[in-house]
Amino acid sequence: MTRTAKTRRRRRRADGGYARGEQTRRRLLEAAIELFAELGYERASTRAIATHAGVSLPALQYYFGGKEGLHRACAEYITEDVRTRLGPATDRVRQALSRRDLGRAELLELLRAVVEPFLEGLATERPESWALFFARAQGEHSAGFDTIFQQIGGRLLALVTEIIGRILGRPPSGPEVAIRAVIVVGQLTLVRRARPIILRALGWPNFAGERLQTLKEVIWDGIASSLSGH
Amino acid sequence: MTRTAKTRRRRRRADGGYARGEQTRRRLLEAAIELFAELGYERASTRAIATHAGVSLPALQYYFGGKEGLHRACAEYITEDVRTRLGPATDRVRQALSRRDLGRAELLELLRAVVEPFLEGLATERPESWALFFARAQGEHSAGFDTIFQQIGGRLLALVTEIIGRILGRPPSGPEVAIRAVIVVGQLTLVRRARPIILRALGWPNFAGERLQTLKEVIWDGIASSLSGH
DNA sequence: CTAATTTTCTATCATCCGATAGAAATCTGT
DNA sequence: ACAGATTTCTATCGGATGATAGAAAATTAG
Repeated sequence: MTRTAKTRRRRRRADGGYARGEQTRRRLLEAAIELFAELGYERASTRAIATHAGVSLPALQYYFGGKEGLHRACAEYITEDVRTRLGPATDRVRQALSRRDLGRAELLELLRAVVEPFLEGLATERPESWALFFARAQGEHSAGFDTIFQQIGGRLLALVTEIIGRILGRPPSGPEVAIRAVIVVGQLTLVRRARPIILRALGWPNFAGERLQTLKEVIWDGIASSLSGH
Repeated sequence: MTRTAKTRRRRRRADGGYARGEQTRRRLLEAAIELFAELGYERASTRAIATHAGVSLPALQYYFGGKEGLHRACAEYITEDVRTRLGPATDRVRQALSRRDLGRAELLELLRAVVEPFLEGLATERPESWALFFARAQGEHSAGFDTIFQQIGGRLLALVTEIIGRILGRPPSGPEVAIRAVIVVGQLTLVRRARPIILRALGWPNFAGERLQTLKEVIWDGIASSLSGH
């Protein structure tokens, strides 16, 4: 409680026009994502972020209220983008699940439709730093960040849990289903987290083209097999 | 390069007796593991560590040369303990692998003998903080830490890779085998990293007793299945 | 053009951090 | 008990960090 517990709220903005400053805000956001991803929350100093963005230091406080606010804004920015890119596919799957007479093969296909885009995104995410930002933030337990994170992870997990539950013919709340679901989703995030290890083990430089295809096939094969046995 | 690149080496010690100070060293080490695990490297200040250990601040520099040295010492301390507790089992497996005529069932049993103790350790590691320390350190890319980490992870991965390669009848360097091996080992670490998520999804308070048994069974069942279905 | 508002900048604060100096206290072997 | 080495302490340094004050510049509306 020694800290400045002044719970500073974000500055009011965007009532009038003044579209000029929107650009600095954007620059700051992108520089922050990059540096948070590369260095982590603590090591990425506000000065380095401001310099990297080509703006002056106080702009950071002006637009985001402080470092923590900036970090939260980064998370929201990425979350929003991921949602718009993955949302449609998952919505389609969710709708398809309303049919109660789906066979095992169809359910597996739906699972694949959820899993593959996510995996592909994690392996090749356009700005290299996005998924990395998440990986960092998750490990750092940034204040109130889990809430935002779960908007993506939680939805995905819920969807995967339902599909696996129906494949196994068990209640989604039971241990078998829940554990398997977490493992499946966790496997996908591994592609990001253990990326250097995987690449080194394989002697690959990256996950481009043919290699991404192989990666997806092997991982999917493992998932499908683990849900078929017994 | 602005930093004090004085590459300070550890103080000489332990030539004579002077066993009195060994206790402070130990206290410092244990307090550091706890705080590094709870707060991460940056947030765990040297002052907090010293206070928590009940010693004065300069003792930290005296015994470990600095914060970084202390962190490295923590990693070595944990690594050593894990090795002594897991080493015998893996050595036995390694030796059993010298036989070339092992059947699928036998190979699976060997894999299980490697995987289960590791999983159990990750789920219930005595001082709650040890595995957490690793999780943090891995994400933080502490300087030269990967080397130490790989003394455990690397050996385990190599062993798992060989077993899976023989089960699948493929060269251990190929993509199928290497990817699967990383996934299997990664699944185990998930138990630590995603621990709160798993517990919440299951409505469990912890991984004690019967629940640990269930966890092990479900995870192992998934691994075994994924290696059986062609 | 002018007044009101928004945005940016320079300079500075207060604090925390890791590290060190150097004296004081403690321990060990003889 | 004594000399020499080791361990611990108080006080302080230099530097980096996040944040702010307040003037200056830029932008918009009337």
